[in-house]
Amino acid sequence: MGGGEMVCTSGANRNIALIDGNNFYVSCERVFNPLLWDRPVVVLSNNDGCAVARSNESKALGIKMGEPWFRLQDLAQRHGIVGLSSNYALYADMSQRMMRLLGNFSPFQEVYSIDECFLDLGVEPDATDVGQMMRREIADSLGLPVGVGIGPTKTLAKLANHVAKKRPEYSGVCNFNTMATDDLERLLAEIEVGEVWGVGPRGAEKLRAMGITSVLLLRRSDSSQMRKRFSMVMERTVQELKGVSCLSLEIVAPPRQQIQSSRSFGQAVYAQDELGEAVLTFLRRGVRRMRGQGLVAGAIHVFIQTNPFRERDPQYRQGITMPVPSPTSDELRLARIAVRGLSMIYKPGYAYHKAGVLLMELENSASRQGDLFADRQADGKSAALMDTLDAMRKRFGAEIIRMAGEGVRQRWAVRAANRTPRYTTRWAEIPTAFAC
DNA sequence: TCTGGGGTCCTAGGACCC
DNA sequence: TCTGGGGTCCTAGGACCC
Repeated sequence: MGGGEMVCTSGANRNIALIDGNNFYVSCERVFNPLLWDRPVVVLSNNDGCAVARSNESKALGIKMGEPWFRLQDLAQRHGIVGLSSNYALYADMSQRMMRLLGNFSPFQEVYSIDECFLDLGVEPDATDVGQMMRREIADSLGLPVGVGIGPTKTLAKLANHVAKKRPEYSGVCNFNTMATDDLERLLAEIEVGEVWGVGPRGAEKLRAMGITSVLLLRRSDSSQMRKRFSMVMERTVQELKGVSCLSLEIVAPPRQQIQSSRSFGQAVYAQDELGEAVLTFLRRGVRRMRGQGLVAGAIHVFIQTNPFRERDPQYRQGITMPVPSPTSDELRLARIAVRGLSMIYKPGYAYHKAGVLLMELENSASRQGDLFADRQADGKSAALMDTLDAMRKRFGAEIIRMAGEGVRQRWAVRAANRTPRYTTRWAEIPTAFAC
């Protein structure tokens, strides 16, 4: 794609829908706990660090996305805000159920994130009604509230979804395709330019400085000019706002390019041995995901860093990318390389706060070209060992067999003070009323 | 005391080559 | 005085997303 020229098509009459869970993590928690229904709730990030999902009541109290939980303590006391540790096993399972139900409305579905998907509804004249049916289906089957936005392009569908959530008069479904141009433009004039998908804080600031404050003004701007002043991405966004489709639905997920596994620590870590425990644990989790997708890694990146928020402490962050001679998904081989990488970047005397492993240069293990110099017998043994490990972990849980270097006490392990039960994925944690 | 994790794509600029 | 130019490849960092 030498010149980076865009391939766009007129989206006229196409009904692209974006369906998205309202306050998804909070809503998942509320399904299983009625005591949360009329209280302000936030779901916290790993380590109970900051708010990553907020109920409407919490938003009304002025809690911002990403706000640190420790700074919300006073507010929480005064208003009885419930702060829940995140429970990804639950959210992932609820997400799968939701996506399966929505997939029944169209064979053309792109699962875009844990709580949203695009559906191509074709030229369906009653797309708004279909949107309402989706809402009823998800509410009846799962107890989750969703919003639906419909438009001729993905960017407009996203925007319509935003309107559906913000303006109660749309009853949860906003369809730009059935609106008169005048009405649509009046609406777009009222929406801040920063709400557009693909326009981040930086872009919004620059646009405002140019006098482009509303979505309508961005839509009316000259897309090739915007390419010169900004980038290809902005040009595409403007085209999409005009109703010219530049982003197609990705029905099948493209293969992963990299897999990252990292965490901040529950408490600071100083020793190389202890950092090694963490690195090996993250590596094992990453490898497990990689093997689940039938991929092998051609390189590993290991990184460690101190806490950037503690500005008065000495800071250090370093990473290193290690090649993997003859790509593999063998946990033990990769572990040796990761530990060697760590030893090359570790410096004593720092209070480390986070570490991580990236599995890179991923390729399909089946289609991979054979390596002339690989030791086939050793490969066979390691493959057999890894298959056994996979089988045991599947049966007894991912953490049942760990590498010796991972340590036992794991002082660095995350905090999760207030995690709810994994209601839908662990027999022992299923609510008794359901286990009949 | 306490501030997330996991992705993608694009661009600029350096290295290198002829 | 005056010091090529154009192409490719790679990488780091920025920006954005949820």
